[in-house]
Amino acid sequence: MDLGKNSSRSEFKIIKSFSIEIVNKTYEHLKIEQKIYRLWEKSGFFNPDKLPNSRKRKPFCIIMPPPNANAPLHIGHGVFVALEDLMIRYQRMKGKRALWLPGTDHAGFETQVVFEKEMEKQGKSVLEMNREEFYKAVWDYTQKNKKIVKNQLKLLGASCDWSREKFTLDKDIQKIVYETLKKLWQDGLLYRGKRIVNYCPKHKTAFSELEVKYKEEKGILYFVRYKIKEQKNKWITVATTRPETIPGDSAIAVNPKDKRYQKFVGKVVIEPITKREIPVIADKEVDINFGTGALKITPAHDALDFEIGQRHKLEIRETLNFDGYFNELAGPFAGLNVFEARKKSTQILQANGSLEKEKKEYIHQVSHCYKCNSIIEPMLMDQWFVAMTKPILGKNKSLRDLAVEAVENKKIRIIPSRFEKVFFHWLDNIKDWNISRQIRWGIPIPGYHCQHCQKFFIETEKIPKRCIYCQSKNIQKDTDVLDTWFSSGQWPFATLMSFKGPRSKDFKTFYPTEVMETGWDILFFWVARMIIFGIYCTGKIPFKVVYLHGLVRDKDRQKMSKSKGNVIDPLAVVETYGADALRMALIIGNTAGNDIVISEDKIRGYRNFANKIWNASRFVSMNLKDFDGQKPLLSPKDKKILNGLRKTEKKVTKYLDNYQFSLAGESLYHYFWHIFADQIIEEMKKRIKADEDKKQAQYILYIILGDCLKMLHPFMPFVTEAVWQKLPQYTPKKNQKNNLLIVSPWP
RNA sequence: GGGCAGUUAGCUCAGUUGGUCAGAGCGCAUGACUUACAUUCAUGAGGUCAUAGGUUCGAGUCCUAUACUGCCCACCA
Repeated sequence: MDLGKNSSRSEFKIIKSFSIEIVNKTYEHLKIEQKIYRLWEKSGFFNPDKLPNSRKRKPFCIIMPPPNANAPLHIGHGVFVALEDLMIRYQRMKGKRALWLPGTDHAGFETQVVFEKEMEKQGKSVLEMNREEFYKAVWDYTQKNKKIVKNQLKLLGASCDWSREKFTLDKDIQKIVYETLKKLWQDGLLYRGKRIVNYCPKHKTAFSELEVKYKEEKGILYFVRYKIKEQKNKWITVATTRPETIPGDSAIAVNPKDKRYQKFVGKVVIEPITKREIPVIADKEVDINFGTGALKITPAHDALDFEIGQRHKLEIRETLNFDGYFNELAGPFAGLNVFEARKKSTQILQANGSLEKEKKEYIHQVSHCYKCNSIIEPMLMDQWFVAMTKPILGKNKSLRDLAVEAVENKKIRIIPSRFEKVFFHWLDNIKDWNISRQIRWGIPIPGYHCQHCQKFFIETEKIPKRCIYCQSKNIQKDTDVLDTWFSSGQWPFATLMSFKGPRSKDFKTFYPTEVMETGWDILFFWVARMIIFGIYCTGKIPFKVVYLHGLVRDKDRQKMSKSKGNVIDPLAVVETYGADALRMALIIGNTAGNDIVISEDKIRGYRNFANKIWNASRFVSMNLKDFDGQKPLLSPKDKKILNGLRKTEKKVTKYLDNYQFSLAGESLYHYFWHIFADQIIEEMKKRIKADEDKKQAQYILYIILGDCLKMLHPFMPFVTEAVWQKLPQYTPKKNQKNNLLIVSPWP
């Protein structure tokens, strides 16, 4: 089938019905943008298969970072649209088979939180819904938002291939995610284990390390005496910020080299709240110089303590329940929450003479839930973990090593390069990844627990009837879901692999993709995981370049947030100033890795620029009516003028190839406005009026405007295409296909 | 505790291999309804490129130190 021919027929019709007149003195984006978008959509050129000579083109692919399908887009999304669409349009014009693959993310935990808030607002209770009802309700909610997001992306001018749109919960995507889970399981990299995890008592789920934010807080350091058994007036003093966990203590640990305490090692002390007898042990992890040098060990409620506890086979006392209240094991604290128990503990300790002193104004780091700011409780839980540093079965490399190698060997380049250091540092200290979430929205973990032999196993293809170890029928399905990043981490290959039919070649054609353009704030959450999974699952890197953009700030450099009331709604901007103005404002002054400052003034400035393009084009259009399109003999002076254009073209192209988008945009802006409009047009105006070398003047205007429209198109696609369509000199004869600026060749 | 970034005109920021790099937008001042554009045009004011040293024929641009600002990472109880 000749796709090009088909599309050219439909174009012709559209152009005839394209009714915007270039006689208007002002560029009216509202009347034009949506029509232009429809024109592009009907051309089919967003789909790389339908580009002219598609087969001969070299592939160029960007996978869109899927926006969360739980809310409309915010200004940060505008940044990625502006940058990615710029790259895609540029490469398309350079003759590449450009694919920008769109999609949305179910965003597990994030969406569940947003949805619950929304329900609360409507006075509905999510607790009344059972698991299925809840899932269905959130599903509908995301479907609704997906539509909104899609429409917004179109309003921003995103030239992505909607026929390849994906959602992280699509059946075919989930299937691939499960295959990865199975592979990890078979390679011995997925395990279920009881570990200390970061637990948010409010959201009632565990998190990975990344969802925890440490904040400096003032607290009290309590110095508590543990009496040595059967020795009068002898004790070890321990410094702790959490006296409420004393009933969970299993030992007191000291450093084996600590001369002060060597004599006590092996002795027994009395824990001062419930008066249990616990041993004094020696462990090298204890810091001699901190506090008193003696550490109380609470294996169930502290990560280091758990480790030490494991080493010394200490009793694990889980005194705190998952609802945030203490249980009977906590003795007098049973039924209290953490703060009540802390208060009570100081009273008891004071009363029985165990509280030596308090250091108030003690500043320490406290972990908080990144979402609700609740204090994270380290809790013991059975969770699924991905082993990041364990060698992959049959190889001498770990998942971590795969990512380190790819960046070290320059197979993947991170822009700006300083983030490579950050990347390595994170990987050097990486921990096993907890991928279980105790929430209802997300991809269920196909994990099973045998009630008979107490073992866990993964079964992705079918629902198992028996335990794979002991054949017992008494097995229970896991109720946890996967961390969202587990699925989005597979996005580049999962999307491309998921297609059937003629598109089953997509993976082969477009993978590895070219660029991953996203915010630096999700370098660990997402980019690192995509690199790891990409290489682990396919043997190839997922993308060659990582371009990290900054966060959008307001003109006072404040982060935008709804609570501060300084958010800019990108679609409101599009409505007022046009998508082109917003996009240009987001590109100019925006350099990799640095935050972006945007203000209404700036956007207005580029709206004016769009108008400038419109009017300069009007002028050229008016003065080219009798232009025959032939190249006349040019004077040296005229050649010099065109030479200036060539120089600008070279410069802009170089900047774009080097990912210096801001400089490219600025150069174009300056050339178009202050060289072309202010100087060249003014001079040619005089010549045309005086009929002095008029043909040459017309030719110069024709060439420069044409090339400028092309170069400006990836930055400001709507106004440039609108003008292009209105100038018959640029839109070739009916029998030629490529009369859209979107596919005209880059100068 | 470790690490990173920033400090350039009133404001917000560009300036990647050291030599038209002292810039842009907005703002400001003055003038202009010049038939492409008042969402415009012309002209102009302004910065010892944080500070102190150093390398160099030559440094916002490289090195060292200092100061302030912001950010990231970390199991110091």
